[in-house]
Amino acid sequence: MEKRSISTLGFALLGLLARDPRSGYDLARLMRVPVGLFWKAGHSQIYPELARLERLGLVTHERVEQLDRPNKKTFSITPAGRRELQGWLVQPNDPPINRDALVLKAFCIWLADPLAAARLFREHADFHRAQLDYCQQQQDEIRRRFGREMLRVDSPRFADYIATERGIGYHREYERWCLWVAELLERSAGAPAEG
Amino acid sequence: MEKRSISTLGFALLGLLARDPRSGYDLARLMRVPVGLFWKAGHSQIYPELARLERLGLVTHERVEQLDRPNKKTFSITPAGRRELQGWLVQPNDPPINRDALVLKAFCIWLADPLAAARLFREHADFHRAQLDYCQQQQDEIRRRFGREMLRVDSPRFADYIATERGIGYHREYERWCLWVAELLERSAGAPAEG
DNA sequence: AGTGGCATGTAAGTGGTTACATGATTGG
DNA sequence: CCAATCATGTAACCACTTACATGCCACT
Repeated sequence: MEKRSISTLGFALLGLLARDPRSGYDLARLMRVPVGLFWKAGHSQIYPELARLERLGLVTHERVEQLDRPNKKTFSITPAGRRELQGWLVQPNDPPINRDALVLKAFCIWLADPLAAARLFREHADFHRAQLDYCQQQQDEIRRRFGREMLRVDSPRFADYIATERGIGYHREYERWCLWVAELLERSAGAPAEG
Repeated sequence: MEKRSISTLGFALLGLLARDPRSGYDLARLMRVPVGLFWKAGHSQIYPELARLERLGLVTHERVEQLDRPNKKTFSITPAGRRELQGWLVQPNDPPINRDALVLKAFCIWLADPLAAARLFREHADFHRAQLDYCQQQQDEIRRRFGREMLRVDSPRFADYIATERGIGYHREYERWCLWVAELLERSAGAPAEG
């Protein structure tokens, strides 16, 4: 007897297929970017999950012959799949668990060499700045190409818009914190001994 | 042959034991709160990990007889453990993976009923507001009790200070986004049809 | 006698990562 | 001929969650 419940990854795939039919390979690419910004998965997780969704009747596939490239399977969401997804969307989430190794390091930073630690935080600041720029650029692109559609809450563009906005806010705040920590560490290294 | 590499949870435990010797039970409590804000673990993960750290010579324990409560083992970090931890602290992190079900839902929100979705986002706003208040309160307490120590980068209070600051920034930004999304959804439900 | 906190562990299952495995086709 | 991209899968391993299991002690 097949288990009825669907994993979060399953819903992620349904969410992508609700926009367009896709091959497993395409889905894997999309799960790296842009979906990877909030839910990552590799192809070794995706192919089995697609098979499971198909057994549950939530997606179907058809074989597509290609001349210029290897043949592929194109998956589509079924009406049942769409219903499942819509139900999940308005279901309350259980409290999110954060696992952030950098904050854990921050919690132990009193044991580290301040300047080496500052370097680490500056590296992370750079990373989040880059992510921030990417999100900003994506959002600008959406605004430029779909300015009208973007504000219709029943359009995928609206969903893209608010998701990129979260990315912008998240990485901007994270970068701010990293730089703030780095400065405290560096200032203290500059003026070490006191009273 | 015992594997040499230490899991992030292992470092979290070393980080706590570097502050004070603790029992597994105490560590489990601390891993719920306050460490749970950035790295959660249950006792079923902690006890085996402590045993592993001990086999690696990074912690030791002594049996403590108690009259008023069940006996316990008190774990302490060893010099080797402290060295491992200090080395890890300044090691570059691999890019953090974010898994956030709410942002995933946001990415699919165009399929959902706007008002039901708005409710979900307001619930999350409440959650992050509560977390924000908690972090703020913890930081105020640190400032009040350890205002001097808090600014010394080699003090655990400094680590507490910057970790709570991250919590404040994170949850403040998350709350802001949730409320912003909820408003967009509600406004659109108020004025649905357009040209 | 029962509840709740202290205290320590193991077992089973799930979700996710890394590595293994194969093969077509295009372009340099 | 080689590397890169397209394309699809399996296997082994690891981290984490949930459930199982036991027992002491204090308070009501």
